[in-house]
Amino acid sequence: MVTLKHIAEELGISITTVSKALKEYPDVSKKTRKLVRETAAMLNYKPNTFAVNLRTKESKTIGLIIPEIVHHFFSSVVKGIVSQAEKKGYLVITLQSNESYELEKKQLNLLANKRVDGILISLANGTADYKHLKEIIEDDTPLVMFDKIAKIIKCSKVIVDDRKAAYKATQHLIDIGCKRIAHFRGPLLPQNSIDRFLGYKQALTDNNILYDSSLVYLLNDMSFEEGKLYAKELLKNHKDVDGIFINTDLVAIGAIAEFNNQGIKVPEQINVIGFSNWFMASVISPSLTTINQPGFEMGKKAFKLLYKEIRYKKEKRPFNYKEIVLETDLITRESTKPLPF
Amino acid sequence: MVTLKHIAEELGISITTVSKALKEYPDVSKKTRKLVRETAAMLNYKPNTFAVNLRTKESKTIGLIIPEIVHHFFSSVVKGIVSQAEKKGYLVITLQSNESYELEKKQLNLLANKRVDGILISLANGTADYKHLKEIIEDDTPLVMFDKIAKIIKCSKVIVDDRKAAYKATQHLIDIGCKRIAHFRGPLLPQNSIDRFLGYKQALTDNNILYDSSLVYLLNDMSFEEGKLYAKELLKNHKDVDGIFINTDLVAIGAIAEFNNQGIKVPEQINVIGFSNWFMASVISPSLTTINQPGFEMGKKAFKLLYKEIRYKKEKRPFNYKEIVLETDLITRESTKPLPF
DNA sequence: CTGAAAGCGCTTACAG
DNA sequence: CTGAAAGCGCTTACAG
Repeated sequence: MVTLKHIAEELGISITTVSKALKEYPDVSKKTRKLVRETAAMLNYKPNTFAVNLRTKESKTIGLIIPEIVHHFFSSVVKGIVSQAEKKGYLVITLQSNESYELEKKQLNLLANKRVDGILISLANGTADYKHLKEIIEDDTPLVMFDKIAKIIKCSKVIVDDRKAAYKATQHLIDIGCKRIAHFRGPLLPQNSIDRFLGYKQALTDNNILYDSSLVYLLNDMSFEEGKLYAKELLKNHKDVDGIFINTDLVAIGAIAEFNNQGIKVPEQINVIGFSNWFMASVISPSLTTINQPGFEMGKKAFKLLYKEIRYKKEKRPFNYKEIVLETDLITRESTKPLPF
Repeated sequence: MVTLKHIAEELGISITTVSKALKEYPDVSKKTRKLVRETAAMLNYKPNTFAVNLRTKESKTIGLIIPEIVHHFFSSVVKGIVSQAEKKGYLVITLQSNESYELEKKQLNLLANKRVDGILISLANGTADYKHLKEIIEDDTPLVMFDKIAKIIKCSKVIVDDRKAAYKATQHLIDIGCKRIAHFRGPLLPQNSIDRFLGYKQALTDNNILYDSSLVYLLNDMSFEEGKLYAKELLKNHKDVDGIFINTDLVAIGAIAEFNNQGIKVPEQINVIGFSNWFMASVISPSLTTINQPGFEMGKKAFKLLYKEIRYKKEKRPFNYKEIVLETDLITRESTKPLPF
């Protein structure tokens, strides 16, 4: 491997001058700069990043922890992060927590040991304790949370207003005439599922619809299978339900599959609205009305915040955490339709 | 940040001994080792990876280039790679080429400059020239290709037998009684689409069905929209087609959407088989018969090959490239059904 | 405009 | 069993 030393020897000048020339320092003569540049190109010189990292104490690499890679929303976020990072010359190391608190701690540790310049994280459902996050922040490593966040942790965040979005979804069901509205919610832990539930409840209250807790089903792993399972359950106990707001598209797609199986007509007999706008939602039959969650944009914004924090801390400028709330849209498709008055 | 020096000073011993003690060298007394270990834990010592990298000339980091992150097959591969890498203490930097040759070159360069220990790559459709890959190999950086490969490049590979799999898919259509079988193929470039086309053609020939080139449609971006578009085209020109083998699930799902739109019954009027087994294929209606392509396993295997190459090269042991061909399965679903003789 | 020197924080061959 | 010293390949403050 070619080093600065090789170039210096080749030209009979010092390593110092070569280094400065390559960085276009103005205190090196134009002539020398040109000569060095050409020799470096000729020898196919590539700076040794390991040495650069050690000297500059930066690696131009950030870490990313997501609960699950094979997931349309998260892969969109990853894409947003990677594309934005690239623009600023950063590379991204991706790890997944598999929705496990223990794994999340482990991965965070790996990244801290690796000394990445900053970390982006979306929490696992299993994460209730935030000590590991606090440690990172106290270590002064820039940390930005997105989507699944811990409200009480002080750091920058990028989220959607889940409560408002869920309200919007539920209001849509009410607007088209639904009276008995069920809700499949996520587990007790991630802030998301709490907020979406609260949005659902609030919409009912604001429209003078009695909240009936027996219409709220608490799911665990939020899978396609669970969607089928709870749809079956719902049909068994609550034949009168005319609308359902489901926490996430995958589960909604499972529920619709079960409704289809049992010959229950969507939307005629039951209106279904999901959450997230997975690509899949647009191609199933009936296509799924849902709330669009801008994953790609969330990734971009999250990286931008992180980048800013990295720059500011590096330059020891005062820095304030920021919380960005992205807009969500209602995407109306075939699975909801105004009821005959 | 705590360094070896801090620990050494704390204990009044040399940096050398601390370093060796932490690595459990047997030539350090048990007592000293214990003392050092405890002090390191107490001070929350973390080895500076930048320095370690510089010394050992390894970063325990590999690079991964895929054409597209938001893609069920590739995200499964990523998951397989990341999970396997983790087991061996490696981290993964992911980049995407967006199916562009230029971008692919750039990303490969970024990774080379970063001095990752090895690189995993699935080629962009646009890649026809392999100079960038050869350079990496000549640089002695371990490189493993998977899924979309260049046959003539000498390196380890993990693939499926696309030709055989396509043959299997086409044979299935023939077995259920199809006589006029169309094919939506991918662009001319990636080896995949050539092989799948050849498998299709071979199956026809072996079953004494005349190959009709007008039944083969060459698509470009392999999107849902293109599936709809070419399905429309097919219906316009070839009403007699009773079966179609489509290069990839997403396109097949688009085609089915178009058939549904136009009231063409799948499978009664036309049998459809896809390729890849995206999760989506199982939830659409009718669900899609397809060829399962084991993404997760491919990722795991690809990393294992890369890891082995890294180890062998590091130890300067002789090393032979290996090509692993993974099995594919026919997944029969609703979109194909035996024709009434 | 150029260069000698220190130092980033490790690892390891070598001496004792 | 312990440690002084060299070196990985850069960057940069400082001197001239």
